[in-house]
Amino acid sequence: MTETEHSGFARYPLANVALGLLAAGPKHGYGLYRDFEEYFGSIWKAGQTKFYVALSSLLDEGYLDAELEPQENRPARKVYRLTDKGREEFLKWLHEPVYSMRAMRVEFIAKLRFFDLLGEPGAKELIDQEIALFGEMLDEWEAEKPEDPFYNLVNDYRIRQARAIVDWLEAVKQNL
Amino acid sequence: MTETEHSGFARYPLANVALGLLAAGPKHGYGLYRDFEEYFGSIWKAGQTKFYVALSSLLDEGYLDAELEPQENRPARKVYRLTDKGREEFLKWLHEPVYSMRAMRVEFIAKLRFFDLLGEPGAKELIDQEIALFGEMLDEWEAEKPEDPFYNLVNDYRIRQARAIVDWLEAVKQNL
DNA sequence: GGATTCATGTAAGAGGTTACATGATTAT
DNA sequence: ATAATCATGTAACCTCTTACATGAATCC
Repeated sequence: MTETEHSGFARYPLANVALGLLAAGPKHGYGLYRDFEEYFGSIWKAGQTKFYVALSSLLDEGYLDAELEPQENRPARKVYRLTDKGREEFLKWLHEPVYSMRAMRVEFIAKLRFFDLLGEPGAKELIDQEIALFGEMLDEWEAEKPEDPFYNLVNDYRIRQARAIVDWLEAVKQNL
Repeated sequence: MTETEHSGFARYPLANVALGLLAAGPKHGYGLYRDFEEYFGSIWKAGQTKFYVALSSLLDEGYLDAELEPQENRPARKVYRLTDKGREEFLKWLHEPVYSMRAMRVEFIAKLRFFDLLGEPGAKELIDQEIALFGEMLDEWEAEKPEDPFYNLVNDYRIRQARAIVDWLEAVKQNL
């Protein structure tokens, strides 16, 4: 999924979500978009067209295959199905921690949603990994004592954000 | 500065920084880029080319004007100067609060940097506005009691982030 | 009769990024 | 010698977004 470094979301926002929705079973584009709005609409807006574009590029790249399902009185549905490659990619993404605070807000929360939606095991493990990761970052940042007061400001900001994230992760774990 | 809604940074990342650096006095592109690296390098990376592109589009849009300053043994320097329009735009941006948590991390911190760098008054007022804004958001979010446990997770996440921001803002105010 | 739902895309555009182009001077 | 600094851009590229295209069925 052309990962520049970590996180495919930055570049292909909807790709992994589309894969995940298809992990529950084959479905056509319109239905997937409905699912997307239902399950992710509260944290994520995307136009219908965007969704179709994402699906068709996933098809081109071999993450999906598709079959036309004719209907009476309506345009044929194009039913997508995960290929092995697609399922593998999705599971890899799902179980992989995110490495930035920015990615927490949407990407990590989306992962949690999928664990719940699909009944996939491993949520607790992922949370623990995430806590460990942010814990390490915190240790590093807290060890820095910058002389530059401006940099100190910046450092203090991210320390507080990271602490809030770790606290939240602990709470999520309790609530699992 | 073509603001879609709030925040020019999302669209034209470097434009306001370039304007701000010129608020201290006219300077040529290369010198501005050095300043940028010195004052913002710790929170913000951008290639040199990008900076030149930003400057030349600011020139086209009338926020700057420029004058060639010939040199011996070196290419002529193109010295940029803020126009009235440019200075106005910069000050408007500087004193305007940011409306999202995402914009805090870089854009708001950049504003603080400029208050300090330029000795411009109003930093405390801006911080107070920001505290008020995030306080309102907090009140709203805390009043929500979502039935959907997933949405509750999301809500809890942003509440914690917003609290961390307000705490940080209070600390910054003390340290002013 | 009008709005919403169902159902699919294409193709152009907007915006941002970066590889490339150029070349003298000075510091190591 | 060679690396870094000084000094400036253009033009192609890449990615993403969205305006547009199409049209029947059903709900109010």
